[in-house]
Amino acid sequence: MAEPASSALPSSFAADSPLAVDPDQLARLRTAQLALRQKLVTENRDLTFGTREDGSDPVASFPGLQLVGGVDISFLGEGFDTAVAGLVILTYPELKVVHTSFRKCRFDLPYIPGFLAFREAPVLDQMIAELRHTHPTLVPQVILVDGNGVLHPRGFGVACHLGVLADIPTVGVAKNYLHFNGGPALSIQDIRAHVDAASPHTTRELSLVGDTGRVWGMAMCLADTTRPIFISAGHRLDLATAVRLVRHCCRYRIPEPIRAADQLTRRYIRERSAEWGEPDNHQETDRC
DNA sequence: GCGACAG
DNA sequence: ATCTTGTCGC
Repeated sequence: MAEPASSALPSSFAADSPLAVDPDQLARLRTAQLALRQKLVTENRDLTFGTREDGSDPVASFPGLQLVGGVDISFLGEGFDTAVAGLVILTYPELKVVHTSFRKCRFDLPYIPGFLAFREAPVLDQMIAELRHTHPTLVPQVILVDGNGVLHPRGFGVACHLGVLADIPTVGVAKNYLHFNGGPALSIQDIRAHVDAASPHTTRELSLVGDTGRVWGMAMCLADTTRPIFISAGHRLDLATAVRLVRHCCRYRIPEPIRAADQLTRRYIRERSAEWGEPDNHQETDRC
């Protein structure tokens, strides 16, 4: 069980770096993360979406899928400790927003690469719990999360983390590439070169395969951008399913559910930051 | 060795 | 993550 602390730890910032973190706390986070990951491993033996062990795919074209969720968090102020978390529910496949909710929040933990979930997932999980209570019929069947799924140093990004907490299938959608030891054998430059070289006919996507052959995720350019996004499986679904779902949700570079959540929280900050202090959460429903 | 690191 | 106008192109 004993490990050389420094090399095993994912974050090796210099002690004077603004991102330096107490090694003990880092170790605790890592332990907690691995424990949660174990839950994901066992629970994913029976995927809600994706190919099962017997080869059957329960959702060839997502029949029965009616509600897709999106989450995002926007920050305000000087530091990045105060934020507004947003949860948006869309119909599928129409992608009409039927429910929005947001919540102001403060974070105790700093952002630590590899441990984003410990900042963001708890609030989002709370919001989902609240939705379960107030609007049981609007609980989404799958949630698109702003951040990585298994494309992560320990195979457990914020999408996995939230999925396990809320017990809902999730997809990780990152706007930036997270590279780490043992990860995909591709640099961001490699990926850029690939998608830039792609003609309209060739596929503007690239499997993120590691040296071991493990497929961590998929870099893909949707809409008309040349900037890729990075898809990976979160909870209870496989990569192929995640990629297909994201395709069906994309009108622009960022899939609609996440985009809607992003706009919701930004708009709230923009319009209500003056009266910042009173309403600390809010819900709106259009149709049931 | 140095830099880089989802949000 | 956030601070930000206009601008070039389809």
